[in-house]
Amino acid sequence: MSQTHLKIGELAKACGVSDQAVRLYERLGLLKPVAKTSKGYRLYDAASVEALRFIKQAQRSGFTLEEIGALLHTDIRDEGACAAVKALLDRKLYALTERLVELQGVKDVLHGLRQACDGEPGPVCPAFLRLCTPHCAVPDPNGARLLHEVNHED
Amino acid sequence: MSQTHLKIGELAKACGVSDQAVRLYERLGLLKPVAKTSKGYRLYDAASVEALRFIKQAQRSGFTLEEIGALLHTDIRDEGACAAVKALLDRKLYALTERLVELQGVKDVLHGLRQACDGEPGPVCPAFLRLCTPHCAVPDPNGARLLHEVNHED
DNA sequence: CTTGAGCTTGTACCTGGGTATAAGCCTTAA
DNA sequence: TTAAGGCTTATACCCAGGTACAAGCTCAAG
Repeated sequence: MSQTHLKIGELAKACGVSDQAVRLYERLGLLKPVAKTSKGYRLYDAASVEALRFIKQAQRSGFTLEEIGALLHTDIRDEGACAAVKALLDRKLYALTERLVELQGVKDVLHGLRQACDGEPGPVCPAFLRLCTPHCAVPDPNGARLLHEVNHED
Repeated sequence: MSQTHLKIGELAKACGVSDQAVRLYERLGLLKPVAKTSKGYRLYDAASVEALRFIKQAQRSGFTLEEIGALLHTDIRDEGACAAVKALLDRKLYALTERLVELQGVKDVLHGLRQACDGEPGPVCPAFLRLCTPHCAVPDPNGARLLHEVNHED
């Protein structure tokens, strides 16, 4: 009985998530413990670690938990379901490609701004701040639930 | 008195956002109307359109509204604030670069999966589904507030 | 055997970024 | 002039994806 079994805390730590998150994923149907002890402790194995890492990776990649669940739930011998997975992959690939293009564009823009920022030590800093100047509002302590700590230098 | 002024609905429509979102941005200090009518109607101009589009673009690029607010609030003639902006840009550039690399990796992985999906019309579909098989949980109608409609084919 | 860390379930709350609704005033076209 | 639609404020709610806390059970080290 080699100790391949992990308890929830060990699994969580191994994957850099909280134990509560792991239980959440289970409730959402994403990751089931491989067993439970007689006292109800969840037990996981090395494949669970892989699976959880996959979940986090997929999540970072723009899949929602619901989509990940759909992927994980696909009945492998169901042609139609398999087709649905393919369709999902295609959609995600497309979205990912678009996003890559957009982010690359933004990166270029930011890079340009950053350069401009360095280039001119005059009174007016980056070009794009011209955009803001007539538009930025006061921090409005009234309804501003957010932005509370942004410029706390009064 | 050329009609350069827009009312909130016109601005919103021009930028593909809701009027409520525009008011939200105002409360958060991101976008102030250039004027108000005697009856309290918000008025905007062409630069507001640019600004709002900038906000949306920055948002899509991974800036939070809070960060956008910080950018917009920077006092242009304050050296320190300007430095803060530079730092923010640097951080975002870095994050963006990392994210680009990660997404590209994911894209490659998905692409591979998609190929595998097509390649083998056997009983076992994409390789990565092996990950799931021992782990995917039942849809657990108990606590599952999400995933409610995922596989409604019982 | 006790004590503290770790596990259980359950419920409540949080954050970001909104949307929905209400109650009422304004504007405009018919 | 009146009715529709747009605007105002204010408050409530929604969603995803968690976190926090409570009350109680369990395990392991000293």
